[in-house]
Amino acid sequence: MPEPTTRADAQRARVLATSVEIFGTRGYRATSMNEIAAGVGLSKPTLYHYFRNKEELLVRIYSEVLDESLRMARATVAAAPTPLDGLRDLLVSRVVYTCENRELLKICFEEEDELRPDLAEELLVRRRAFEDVAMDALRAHLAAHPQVHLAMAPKVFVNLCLGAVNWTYKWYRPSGPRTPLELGRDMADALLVVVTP
Amino acid sequence: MPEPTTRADAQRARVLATSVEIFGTRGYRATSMNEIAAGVGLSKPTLYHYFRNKEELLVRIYSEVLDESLRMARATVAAAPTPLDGLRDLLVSRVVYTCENRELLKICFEEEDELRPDLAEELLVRRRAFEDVAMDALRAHLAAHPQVHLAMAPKVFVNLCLGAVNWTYKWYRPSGPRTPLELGRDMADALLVVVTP
DNA sequence: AAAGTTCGACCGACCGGACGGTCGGCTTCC
DNA sequence: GGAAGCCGACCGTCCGGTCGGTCGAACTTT
Repeated sequence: MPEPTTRADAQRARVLATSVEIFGTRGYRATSMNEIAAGVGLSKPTLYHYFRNKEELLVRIYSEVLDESLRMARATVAAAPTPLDGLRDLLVSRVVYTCENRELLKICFEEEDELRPDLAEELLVRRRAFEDVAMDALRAHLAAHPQVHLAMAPKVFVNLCLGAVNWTYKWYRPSGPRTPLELGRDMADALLVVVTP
Repeated sequence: MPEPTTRADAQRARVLATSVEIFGTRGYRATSMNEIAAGVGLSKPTLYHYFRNKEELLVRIYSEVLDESLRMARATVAAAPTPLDGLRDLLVSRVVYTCENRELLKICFEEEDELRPDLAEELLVRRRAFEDVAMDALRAHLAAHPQVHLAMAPKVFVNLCLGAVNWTYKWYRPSGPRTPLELGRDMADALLVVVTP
């Protein structure tokens, strides 16, 4: 971290971490600013000293996840030897990330339309950018291997894969016998059989 | 319908239909009883004439979906010639049902923990019963075809398939070129390649 | 080095409004 | 005439957000 993290930034991070925890369990709408304040050990007015309003908490949470996801996706695909490997690694890394940040992903998936339309649209653009990374990898793979016949539109296949992978936030429990990495590898392999030459 | 549908039942159905619509777009917590009443063309006290409280609306919605899902799943698997066909048909029918009832499924998937724990648990039991239908079909198929090697636990594979299928509520748009049935067949085929002898 | 100045961090008390839910009474239909 | 259907007005509560002010640490000023 070259940035000299100020005390204010540290407090903001603490507030966001607490928000994720409570939003993730009780839901955005059902969580009061007082609850969050109490969770961080501050008063409600102090929360408003660090954040403009409740919505800004949600936007910051979304933003962080989208930035991290896009960064991770691009790096993963770029580092892979082939598009198919890139797609596979992308799915694996999504499973791992999802398993390790279940509350966070739950918020992103389930509180989507709690934001004002203009803010939501700006975030949607970035989500599309993430999906495009997967789309591009798939298209590159299909172009390089014309003998692979995909019955459905590439977009549908990407939605299918991302759906299977995203859904892990609903059922994964850390107490299970398999690590997120093993789980991710198994799932990605099964999903990509249909496009493996 | 052998039941002689009373006027009260019809009104209750109208209220529920409106609730699904508004809960599905604004969310359960963000929707007020006044909004629902206005949507049906009634006053708030009249709503309370038909339903005990807001939570009961949600419970009824859940209950209906779970009953219908379980019924449909059992009938589909029972009618199929083999366990693999049963599993495939089950996935197809889920895609179709999901595409045609997006708001409904959105409520069931995203408002899960708005209910009091005792009510939630009773519904969870029925959801497990639904998942068991898929699990049983998969296990029967694997038992009948020992040469099929599934790398992951059957439970994980079922979660993967149901995740991919359930996720359609997030991205399916009726304006697309493919019908839900075509979509479902393509997706089920792709998912089940890995267990096809 | 003491006295004043500034500023970020912090909070008790409060406000306007909305929400879930109720009450008492009116109407309509069998 | 009585039950079912219906509603205007109301209540208690809670929530997002604000106000006015305290405290203490750093920084000036003399």
